[in-house]
Amino acid sequence: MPQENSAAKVLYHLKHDILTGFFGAGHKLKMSVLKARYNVRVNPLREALSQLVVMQLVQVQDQRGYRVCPVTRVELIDIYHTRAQIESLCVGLAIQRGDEAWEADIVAAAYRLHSNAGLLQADGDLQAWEQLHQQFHYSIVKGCGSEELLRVRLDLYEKASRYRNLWLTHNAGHAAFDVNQMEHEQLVSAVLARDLEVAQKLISQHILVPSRVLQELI
Amino acid sequence: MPQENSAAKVLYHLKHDILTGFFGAGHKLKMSVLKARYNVRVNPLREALSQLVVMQLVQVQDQRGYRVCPVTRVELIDIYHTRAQIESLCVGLAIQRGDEAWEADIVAAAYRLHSNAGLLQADGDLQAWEQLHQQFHYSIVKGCGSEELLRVRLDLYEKASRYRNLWLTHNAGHAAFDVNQMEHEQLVSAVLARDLEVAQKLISQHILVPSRVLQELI
DNA sequence: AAGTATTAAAATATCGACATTATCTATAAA
DNA sequence: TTTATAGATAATGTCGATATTTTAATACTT
Repeated sequence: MPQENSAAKVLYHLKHDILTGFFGAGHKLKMSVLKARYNVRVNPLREALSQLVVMQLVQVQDQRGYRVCPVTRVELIDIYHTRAQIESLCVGLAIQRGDEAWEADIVAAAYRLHSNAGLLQADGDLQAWEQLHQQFHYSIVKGCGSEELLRVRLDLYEKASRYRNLWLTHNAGHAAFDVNQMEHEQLVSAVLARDLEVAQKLISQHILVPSRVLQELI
Repeated sequence: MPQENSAAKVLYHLKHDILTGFFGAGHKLKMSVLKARYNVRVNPLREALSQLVVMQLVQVQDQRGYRVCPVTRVELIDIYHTRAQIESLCVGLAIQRGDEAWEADIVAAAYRLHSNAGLLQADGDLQAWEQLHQQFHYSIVKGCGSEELLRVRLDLYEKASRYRNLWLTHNAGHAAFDVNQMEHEQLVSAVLARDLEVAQKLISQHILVPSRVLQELI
């Protein structure tokens, strides 16, 4: 992190704290607490919070400060369905446009993900696995060639983080991950075979299955 | 506007000033100028600017302040193509899910738009027309029933505003609008007939045609 | 005892000021 | 004439302080 201003640093840490649940849904974000935690004064804090409001991770009420956005079953369903649509769009375009380097990246990312399946054990580093998982899916969609679409996708991915973390911890060490792993292999096959229809069906299901499990948990 | 804080007020006006081109692409946003224009001090200003950074309308450079994001041909093409995809998605879902009230709203919005075609004359109020135009298209897509998808759509619509305004002024009083109007009638027919394939093709073209014209202007 | 009014405490939003950093201008050197 | 340097000017980012508003605690009334 080279010379960034305080607001940027706070944004990074506070966002992390919200996405990982340190500040849970609905939690009141008091200036006094945040000042102490991030060791900054009130103005950089307000800048970071303002940005999180735009990202829809934080709500603001005039004269009543900020609080973490609540999580709801309705939002969960909406986000995951929308992600399924958008990811499907990305995959479709990537299959049409991807070149050989794109294919090679996918194979490499799939290999890394597969090699580190051990992270999924009950005592494993789930966040480390999720990072590899995300890199694998990104290797596929980045072939779509649209910065705008990829940004929309990233925004939704981040917005889904709080829900996804529930799923990760709930499934740690369980068989649900085996199915998940199998879906990845199928997806790679369909994508490399440029089978648009199958690939889109697979990626859509891959996203929607966890959302069904999550609906039970909220 | 009921009791909002200063940052919210500044955000509203500054965003408007950027989208309408008062502060053009690449323009340096000096604190001294902004303070005078919006009659606020520096801190609420910085909060508003921080939010515009997240919206990708403003860039920030550490210790060098803020400037309006540049407009580029690459971004123009990307935004319009992405909008075509997203809008097509919305229209598809709306056709599957829309009810009778949805149909009625579309007919009403189409009527209002058609009735006010006079706004498109060389000396007409193009922004007023654009508002009716946008309301018409929104009446269709809101049937998709997904807040998340509609938000993605809105973000892209706003990001396209600076380009769209170029198109509007360029075409004022010209025949291009006649074609545009005809496309609306065709779209309404296809949507009400629940003809998914035709409706998606039409909306996609409706968005992409202006982008081709715009590429000549940038 | 329940609800309302009053007061005290805490939190928020904004300000004016200042230290730091960047930009501009004028001058000197190549 | 161009390039480099130094000083002056201006802009940015952060702070501490304060007015205002909300929240909590307490007392009062019915």
